[in-house]
Amino acid sequence: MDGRDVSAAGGVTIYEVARRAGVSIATVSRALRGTGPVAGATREKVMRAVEELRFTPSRAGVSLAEGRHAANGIVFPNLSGPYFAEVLIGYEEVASELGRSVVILSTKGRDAIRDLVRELAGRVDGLVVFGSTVPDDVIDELVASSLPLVLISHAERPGAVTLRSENLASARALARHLLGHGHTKFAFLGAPYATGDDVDQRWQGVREVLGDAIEPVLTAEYTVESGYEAALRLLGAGNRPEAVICSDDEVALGTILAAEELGLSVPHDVAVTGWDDIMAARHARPALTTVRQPMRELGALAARALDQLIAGVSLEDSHRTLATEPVIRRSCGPHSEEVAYRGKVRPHEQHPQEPRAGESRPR
Amino acid sequence: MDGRDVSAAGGVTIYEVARRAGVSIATVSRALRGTGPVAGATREKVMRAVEELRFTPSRAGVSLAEGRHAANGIVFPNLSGPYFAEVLIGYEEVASELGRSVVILSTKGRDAIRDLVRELAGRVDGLVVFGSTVPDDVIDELVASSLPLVLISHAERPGAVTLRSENLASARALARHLLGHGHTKFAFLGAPYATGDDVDQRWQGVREVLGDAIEPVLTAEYTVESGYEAALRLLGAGNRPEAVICSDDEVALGTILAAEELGLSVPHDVAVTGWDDIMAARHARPALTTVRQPMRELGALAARALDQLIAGVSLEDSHRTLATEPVIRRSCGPHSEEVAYRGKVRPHEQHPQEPRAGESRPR
DNA sequence: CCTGAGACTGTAAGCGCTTCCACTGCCGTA
DNA sequence: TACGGCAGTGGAAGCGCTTACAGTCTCAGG
Repeated sequence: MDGRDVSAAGGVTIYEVARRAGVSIATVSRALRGTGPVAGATREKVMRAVEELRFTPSRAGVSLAEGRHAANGIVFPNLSGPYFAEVLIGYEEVASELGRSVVILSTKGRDAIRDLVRELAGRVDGLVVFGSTVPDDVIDELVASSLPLVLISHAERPGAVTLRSENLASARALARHLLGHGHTKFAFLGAPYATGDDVDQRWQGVREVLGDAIEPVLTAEYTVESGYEAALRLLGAGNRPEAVICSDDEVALGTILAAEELGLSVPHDVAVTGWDDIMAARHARPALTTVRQPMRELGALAARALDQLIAGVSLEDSHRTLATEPVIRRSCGPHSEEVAYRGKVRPHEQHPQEPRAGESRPR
Repeated sequence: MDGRDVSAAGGVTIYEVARRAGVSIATVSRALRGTGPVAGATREKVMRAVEELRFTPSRAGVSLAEGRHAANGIVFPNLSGPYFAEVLIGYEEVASELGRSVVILSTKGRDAIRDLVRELAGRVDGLVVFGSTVPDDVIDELVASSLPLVLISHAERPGAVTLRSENLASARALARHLLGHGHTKFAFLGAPYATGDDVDQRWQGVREVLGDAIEPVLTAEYTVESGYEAALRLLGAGNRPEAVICSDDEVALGTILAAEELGLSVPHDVAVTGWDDIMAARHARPALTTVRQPMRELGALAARALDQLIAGVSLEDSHRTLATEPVIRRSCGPHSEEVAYRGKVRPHEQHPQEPRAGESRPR
């Protein structure tokens, strides 16, 4: 009842609780956090005061005193497609379970990325960053500040943990599957890609198997719209490919739309494949052949890895690759026994210089 | 060079900068924030020291001193479907633009919601909460603590700003459109719904027009899976409806899947409609008739409203409804001129006791 | 030459909390 | 009966920053 901040927004402090309970703030703190001994009766009094005052410790105060934020950050390019949202789901779930809040940052269309990332870095205990959402020198800076850092789908990097889904082996498997359908002329739709990111690896994988039979084609972004426009040009021109391997499902969906628009039948006139196995892939017409990747698990693992780093466990320079799984549906060509589903591709099948690579190269 | 936290994680403080620049911490602060006068030369020195030390003010310190977090929270049930993700996109974009970080919290599958929300509330300056993600008494508590609060798709509530998309009028329009197709027996697939939330309003709207010709059917959740299962039962039984109005696109997608499974043709044997116009709606077979709602705008407006509340602008008890737009595609029945697209439904057409309501009631 | 107004800058008091340290009783043991 | 040990508690020093408030100088006006 002495003025100042009585009942102001979130205004009750530990001092008021202490006064009400007739103890010192140290005791209130101990009672609440369970650190140090507190007599049963005292604890009772404190708890009652806390209840009555609806006291919640000020996060800023706690953070400052503890020297930690109990929060994690995550930086992604955007949340438009299902991919990042799914990873985020897995991430948030685990982080929350571990008692950490999640602060998000989307870089899409931002110019002051450096400042935004710094600001974010300042309010979390660790950060997850996707592929090429942040300039490399900013990453350097983060690493230099020894902020716990997990990179998803980013080239391996000393000082940071990296995590990704398998791409190379499944790309090869997908390419072989398409060869099995008898296609001979391919296009890879979905650049631009940055060295070492997922799309780059997918391209490397199919390229290894298909050699000169496949050609890369740019899209502005990884969206249905971009895929549609690029595919319209690609398929509208003469000498069109028999199969279009797309960098992700959204581009593939756009490609199917474009084919439809041009009066081409998928997969009869042109086969189309995607990547990720997003929800819409199942509902597309025809249903989309794609490569399923464990998006939520990716997020969950990132959260756990980060938690360990923050706890001081040194798994720096640890790099992990999760298994993916080709999902064969109608869009890649008529089914037959011999080209059936090939099962899960495990990371250990992934060998950059796999000797078999050249064998099945066409022509 | 005096030990303690030299080059520790994010460890450089304003004191080190001050020492390096040969000034007091007050001056460093003023130079950095632009509050108070600082001589040009001094500013230079400070900036140089800041650069060299890669100093970023400790967020906790700033928050504590300023008494604010420069962060907003948002509570949603999950991020599985495109709906919440889209709203989040709009929200994050604006919040970030306004210099506020975004802390997220998903309540899906959580039991300690109350604690999680409290914890979240403690680290932000304001909160956006979706419909029925949080128990009402927790909302009460937030309101009581006078934390700036924006509720999306929640029944109006004194002490908080609410924001939603129009449902009633568009539900009526959709129902009339379906009547125009000649359907006479309907089902509304997608309960459970809480009083005052979006689905409840949609149900009220179609019910007004269709009266006893429509029957509500429960689903466990608003997901493709749930929709599929519920639709399988609904359409598999005798006496099946001619048209199924679904609470959202995902349930509708599941319904289409179920129809296919049962050998029923959509829309010939059964018409299906959704709500939201998510990406997959366009790619479904047949393409899904639905009601488009401005999801990103919803998020953006929430962010702005919250910012105003935080700034002290009193728009308490302000309630806003955004226009929606029916999108007629193939899934609701064969097209003909007279049942064509009816244009945008503006909020002012929405009158709970609209007199026309009864007129078109069937039978 | 004196004086008042600024322009700059430093000192120090918090912001709300955690936690080290010291202090008080009490109990069991020597 | 004296004493070490320990449960229970309060005092007070920070954590890193912002911001009155109060100095110090410089300079124009009188």
